[in-house]
Amino acid sequence: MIEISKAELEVMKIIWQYSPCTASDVIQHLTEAGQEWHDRTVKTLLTRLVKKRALKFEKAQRHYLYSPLIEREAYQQQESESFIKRLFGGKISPLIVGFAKQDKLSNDDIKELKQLISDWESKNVEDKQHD
Amino acid sequence: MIEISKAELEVMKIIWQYSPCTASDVIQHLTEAGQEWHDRTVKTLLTRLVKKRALKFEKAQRHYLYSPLIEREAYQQQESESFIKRLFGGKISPLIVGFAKQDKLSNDDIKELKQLISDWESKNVEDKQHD
DNA sequence: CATCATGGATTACATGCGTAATCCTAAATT
DNA sequence: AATTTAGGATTACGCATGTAATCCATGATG
Repeated sequence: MIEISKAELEVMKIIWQYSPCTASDVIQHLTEAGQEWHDRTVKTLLTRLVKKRALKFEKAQRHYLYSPLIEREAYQQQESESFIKRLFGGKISPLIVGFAKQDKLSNDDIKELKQLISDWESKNVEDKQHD
Repeated sequence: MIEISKAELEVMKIIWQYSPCTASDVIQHLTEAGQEWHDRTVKTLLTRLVKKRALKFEKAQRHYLYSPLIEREAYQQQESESFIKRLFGGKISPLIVGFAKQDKLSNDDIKELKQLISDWESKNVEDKQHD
């Protein structure tokens, strides 16, 4: 499993959003996003991500065009699972309960949760009929 | 914000569950939990956690009795928020949707989610009456 | 009382990470 | 063609982390 550090993740996010892009594209987008790193720093992160096989690149003239080798959803899923396993023994509901307690749930979150539950339930009914 | 590493977290979990406890208690509980670290390793982690002010200790005869200075719920909450911010821009629903897509939601999870939503909604109605 | 053993304190060491600086090569410019 | 320069490659460096080993003091034991 590929481990992406916090700084590296900021780079991955840019690439997920704008790939394929050159190093200077990444630097520019990071700057716009308020992440003020030195050019060399970003280059280092790109190099490390390539070495880790999180990114690939192809040459376009003098430049490299970087693209993700790991997809955003796959990474999010992998990290979510390991996070929830580590902190909550694998159960997701304590996390959500924690959010609710701190009033961190928005109206939209609730709407999406309700939708999710009804989707899950209809799927689950089908499954039950199959056993 | 106190940063607790992965290895250190395993120690914190034991202490949250069994505190106050001595170094050898921790070692024993870790062993029972299948975490086979050398005694010295566990001791190092305890020392680092004390230095980070995640744990405190008091002397009891020759031994130290360790207890948490950070509570489990507070830590879980802090980490959840920063995780969700980092990976999902602060929105929790994409995380749950991801779980649903991978069929990682159990019947119990759904039951708890429904309960949570109805709690949230009744609270939210009250709040609305107040604006 | 002298020695052993137990447990905390200090030191170790390789690797990863954040944050760059320097080196080098090839393209662009004069 | 020689020189500047932009961008990738290599090197740097201090702190965190995983994973211990060694040192030292004090209580237990013969």
